[in-house]
Amino acid sequence: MSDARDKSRDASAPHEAEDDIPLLTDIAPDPDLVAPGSDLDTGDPAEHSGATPNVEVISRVQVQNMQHGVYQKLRKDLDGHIAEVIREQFVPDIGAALNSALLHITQELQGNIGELVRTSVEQALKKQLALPRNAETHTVTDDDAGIIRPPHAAAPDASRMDLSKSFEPATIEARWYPFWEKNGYFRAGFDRSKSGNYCILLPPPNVTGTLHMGHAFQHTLMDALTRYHRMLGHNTLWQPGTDHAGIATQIVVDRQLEVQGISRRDIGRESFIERVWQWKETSGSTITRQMRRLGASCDWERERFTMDEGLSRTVTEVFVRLHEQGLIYRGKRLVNWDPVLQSAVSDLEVESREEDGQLWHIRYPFAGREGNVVVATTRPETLLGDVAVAVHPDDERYRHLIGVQVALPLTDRTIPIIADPYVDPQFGTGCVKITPAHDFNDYQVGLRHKLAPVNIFTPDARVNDNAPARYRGLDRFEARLLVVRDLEAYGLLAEAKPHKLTVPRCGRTDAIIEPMLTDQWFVKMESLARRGLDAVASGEVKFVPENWASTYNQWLENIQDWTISRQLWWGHRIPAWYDSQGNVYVARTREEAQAKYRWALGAHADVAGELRQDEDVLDTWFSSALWPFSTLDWTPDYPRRSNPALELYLPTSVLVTGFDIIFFWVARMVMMTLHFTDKVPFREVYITGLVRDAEGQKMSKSKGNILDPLDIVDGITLDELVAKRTTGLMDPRQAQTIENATRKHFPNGIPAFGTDPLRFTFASLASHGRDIKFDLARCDGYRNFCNKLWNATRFVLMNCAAKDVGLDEGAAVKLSIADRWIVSRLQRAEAEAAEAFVQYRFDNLARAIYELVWDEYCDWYVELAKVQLNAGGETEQRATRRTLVRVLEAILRLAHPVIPFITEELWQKVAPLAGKAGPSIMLQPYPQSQSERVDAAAESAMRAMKDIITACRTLRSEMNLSPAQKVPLLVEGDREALELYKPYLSALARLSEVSVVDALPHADAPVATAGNFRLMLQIEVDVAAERERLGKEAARLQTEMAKAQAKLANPKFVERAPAEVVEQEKQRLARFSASLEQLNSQLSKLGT
RNA sequence: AGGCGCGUAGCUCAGCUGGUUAGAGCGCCACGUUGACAUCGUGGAGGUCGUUGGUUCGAUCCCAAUCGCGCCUACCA
Repeated sequence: MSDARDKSRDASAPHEAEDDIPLLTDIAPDPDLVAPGSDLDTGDPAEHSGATPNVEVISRVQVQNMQHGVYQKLRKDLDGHIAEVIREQFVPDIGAALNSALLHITQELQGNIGELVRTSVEQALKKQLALPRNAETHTVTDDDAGIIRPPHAAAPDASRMDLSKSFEPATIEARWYPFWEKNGYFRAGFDRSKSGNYCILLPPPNVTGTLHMGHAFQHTLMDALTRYHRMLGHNTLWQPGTDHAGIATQIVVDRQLEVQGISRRDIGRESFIERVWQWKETSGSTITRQMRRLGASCDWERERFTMDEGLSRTVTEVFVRLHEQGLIYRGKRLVNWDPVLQSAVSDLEVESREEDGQLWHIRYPFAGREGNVVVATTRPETLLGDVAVAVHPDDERYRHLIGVQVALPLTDRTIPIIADPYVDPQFGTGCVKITPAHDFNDYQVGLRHKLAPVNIFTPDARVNDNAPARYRGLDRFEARLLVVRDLEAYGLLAEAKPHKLTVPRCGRTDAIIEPMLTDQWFVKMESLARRGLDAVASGEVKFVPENWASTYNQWLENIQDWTISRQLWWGHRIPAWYDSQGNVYVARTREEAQAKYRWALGAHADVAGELRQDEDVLDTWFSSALWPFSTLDWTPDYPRRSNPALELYLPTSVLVTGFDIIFFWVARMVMMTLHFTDKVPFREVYITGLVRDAEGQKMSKSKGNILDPLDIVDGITLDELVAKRTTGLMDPRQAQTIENATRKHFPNGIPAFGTDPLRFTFASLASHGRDIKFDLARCDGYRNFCNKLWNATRFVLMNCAAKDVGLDEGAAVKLSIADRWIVSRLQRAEAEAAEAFVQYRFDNLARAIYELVWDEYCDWYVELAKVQLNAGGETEQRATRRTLVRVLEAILRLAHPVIPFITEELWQKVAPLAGKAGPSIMLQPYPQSQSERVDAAAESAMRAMKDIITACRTLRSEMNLSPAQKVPLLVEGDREALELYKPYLSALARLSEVSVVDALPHADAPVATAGNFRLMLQIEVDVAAERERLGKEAARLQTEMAKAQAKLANPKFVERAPAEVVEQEKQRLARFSASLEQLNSQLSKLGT
């Protein structure tokens, strides 16, 4: 009793109490986790109260944990007290003593409960707060995002058999990735004797980019595929690399300069490019570091960058050859011009959006006589560049006017009225102004009618000197206002009304695109596209899912020539030189160009220095199109000279990417790779869905719904998340909305899930033909799954470590039906996994693994194994341990491609018990289904046993039996089988005794049917409740029977349905009617 | 204008080349804690498979129409 008094005294001094009351040791803070000098360093709870606002960082799960912890602690204490009391007060009347002691203790402890709970909460808080501040600072800024913590030097010690109580991803991840990479497990294989060669090209992310959910998703799938094939024993290469992303990167550096108040023109081309390289050096490895956090098993030693020397050489070589082949040409053409970027962009980079505008009707007076025609336009300022007015040739209203001259308003020019079928007589007035220099359709009309275009804009879209002085120098939108006002003043504006129109904007800068006549380089696409189409039509390249092939075809069938020159500074410089006359010399080097120049001039004197290189660079996608062979060490000599990488790995196996770059990248790779290597770049293209937010919105910075995959891995507090989402917004006004939405969606921030659960989540969501609404709740489920696997392993290790696990093949083992069943079940899962990989059904893969581990291995086999270990003899126990260990070991290998970290960690401990040796699970063979080990007998026996157990549980539940209460069971059915099941039944259905009978006695107790067995729990029942239950069941059976009978009574069914379906139906009916009969007899007995 | 996809439990999704009582996870309800796991277990509630027609012995599945949602391509003076 004195002990209890001590505690009550200590309650007033909680800190000292820690010595006496061991506080929830499993959630107590690890002193190492508290950053030195942080306010958490102090042990004073008063200071922690300052952390109370952060209470939100504790998740529901943690609260549950704490409650459970407190509960267990109380119980333990209580037990201790009771034992003590009994010892101290050993009196004959032990019952009364116990009662009084209990009462006393309970009262005292209750006084302490508040304190206990508070302290536990505080300690959990300490731990929670300490983690992100210390280990996870990288969640705060982009620069050090994804840093891998210093690797543990040596390979982990497998001799330590104990696992912590629950799955803790962070430490595992930090341990294994460096180990794998350092040991070269990711390296490409070049063993020609191997059976297969497997290669995936990483779609190169922007070199200065950061990892987003889409990457994480696709990388998970690619990594799973790579790891799978590596384990299958193929030569395997996951080829990584980054893209220089011309426009995107240049814009970023432009902005950096802007902040300093300078423009790139101020510092000049040389030093600007210098700066971009610097930026690439500082931020260039961010994304690859982040990829490592996700476990990506790329061969980093082969990492490439599109502007590497080798790849740049390939770009030049390809350009020169295409030019030699007449597939690249230069010309003045109307192109999409971004006036902000002051560069041409390709069709694909233009995004059209519907916006509100106006349609103006303008009078064009006839030259030299009365009257006018009225044209409609959405862009009145382009009037200054008009060269004609067009009408439809068959339009009765205007036919007589064809050839008549009109005075172009606001200018002193007269222009003709022409006839062209392009005009739609129904639209507007039926008259169209023709501005060939600033409209693609008008350009074509101009060509047809040999009308010289009049360019009226400067490169930054101000009115140039081709227009009347009044408008010169005005921005195009200022010019529009003035033109309209002037037209109005002259009475030439007939009408202005609101109009919806699609405005072309640049995908990168959002500037409105202006069609402009400029000199550009183009790739002639027609012949290339033909081959690209053939490759897919012939099945050499397959799309998964197939329907994307039609998207691909549609584009290639209507393809336009590709504008490849960009008026940028960052990119591959075009290998073309000009002499003073403007003649162009395309060559690999300046020297080669000079040689050509000299040759062109005839054997003249030295002309060095007279050539000027083209200022433009190539579209980023030009180098990307070469990625399949440029990264695989292509040289101009290929294929004359042997090249192992190309020979083993091209065509690559599969390209995993989103639909959004089918045109930008996929199609162009097919065309270029075919053209230069005569091989397709990849055999399959797996098009993934898009990762969207929980509401189905596309993730974007401006919407503020971005999720950083590493925040899901490491966790992030609400405040940090809000800060991350609201800094650096284009429009700061959105900050409040975003903050509110974020606080609503993630009231507790994001808990740390770990890489494996995130990967498993991605896999499970990867079904075909559907975008992914990313739901954190699923991560939760899959983290629990990892924990389940973890704990199953703990169980196995506890029971098998240092015991006889049947490693000695000579020792006798006696496999039970449960053992045979789980092995059989494993074979099926292995077959499903193989099929899933072939079909890219990662959702099925995830499901197969999930169900095997949880529903079969944990829920049933482990439970049955407990029985076998308790009740069985030596050979049974040996067999059980052997099965436990071997099946688990296979499961780990089966799951490794999806969840590499946890499986490695666990495998290290399990493998020795299974007789496997090796430094890493990565080097182990992937489990492959062996059909001879599918054991139908065991499966059906197991099914029967499961049915009986489930039926017993249902009965228990319906009879409101307390779970602790053991009851006797009578079973009717196959005696031999039942003898086998008996021990399992007793344990799993909480039966005191199982009696097998030939026929169930007539009694009031409920009877259940399970397959060919009938069961009855021998226990008093509530007659009314039982009658209701039976009544409900009978009603259900009657409807089912009615359905079955109707079916069988239908002559057409009997006639036309396959025999087995009819037979099935008959059996169903028989079953129903037997059950119903049984029920009715039960009911009638209850009634009497 | 053309093309593609989606609509199944409160939520996120499987399923069906047409045939037992349509499944899972999360959420919800009830009960349960003596060591693998409360990140758990057992049981339960919850669905006229968007709507309407058609084909069929039989339709969530095939066909047609329709409604809703999303995307892609092209054009819009």
